[in-house]
Amino acid sequence: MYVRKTTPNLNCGLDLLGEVLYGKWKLRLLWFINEGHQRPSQLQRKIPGAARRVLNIQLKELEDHELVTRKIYPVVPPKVEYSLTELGKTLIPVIAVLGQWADTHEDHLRNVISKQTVSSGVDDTSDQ
Amino acid sequence: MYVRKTTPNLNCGLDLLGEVLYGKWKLRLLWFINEGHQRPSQLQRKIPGAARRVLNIQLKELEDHELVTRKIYPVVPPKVEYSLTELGKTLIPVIAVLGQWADTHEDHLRNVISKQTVSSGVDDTSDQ
DNA sequence: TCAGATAGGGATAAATTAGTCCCCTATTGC
DNA sequence: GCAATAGGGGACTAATTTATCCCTATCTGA
Repeated sequence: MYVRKTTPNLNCGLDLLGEVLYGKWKLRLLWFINEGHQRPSQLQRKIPGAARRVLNIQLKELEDHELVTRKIYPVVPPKVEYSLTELGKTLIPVIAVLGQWADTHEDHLRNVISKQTVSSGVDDTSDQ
Repeated sequence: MYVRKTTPNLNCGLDLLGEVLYGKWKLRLLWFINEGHQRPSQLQRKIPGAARRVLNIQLKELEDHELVTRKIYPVVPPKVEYSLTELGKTLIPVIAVLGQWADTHEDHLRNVISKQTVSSGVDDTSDQ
């Protein structure tokens, strides 16, 4: 298990936010859990780009931060279900705002992102 | 200059959002620029925890993604001012929402974050 | 009996991000 | 001439995050 070598800044709200939400798949995990995809295998199918291992780790962090709870059913094959905590639920509208912003500006965003990806930096005709 | 080795996912809005906002200091940079701290040295003073170099890099990315513009005044000593673009301005209310969420739940967040830091994981009395 | 589904984790590697160090430009001030 | 100021950036290292590989366990179905 990885142990931090530096102490995090915890000065402002954005620092705290970063501590709990900074993670490639965390927002999606919260979102999908809220949508009812509560089992690990379901989440994995919803987020095929992520490695199984990584989702487990991020779910664990969400759990440690009390944004989700993990319920284990003592059956075979094993069954686990994640649910949002009260705190986790308060994040849903926040994530919705983020998603809406991105959706609203989707074209623009795709545009500027693709520029960056290609960028052999040849014809820089971006005067205005 | 670093070049990516993997192609980013750009499926949903949250992917796009991540591409432009995923960066330790970016939200703060946008926020402070909006507050009127537009010169690099001012921003550096507002964010003492960040290395100068890193802020420059993240500012450059924000510029590439058209969230800020950089205006250079041809004077000596040099003067540079960042401003939010129209797109950048649309992010301010979004960042405000994030900040409000974190502020509202500040106590809870500090609590769970500090646990994680210490975490000898001894007394787990969190039944409900 | 063996594959598959379900859930999880250790070891390790790869990728990415953040940070440190030092150097450059040009001018003003001492 | 040298330091300070203002803004940058190359080279490199450290820290962190994400991904890969492989192994555990149990029951169901072919």
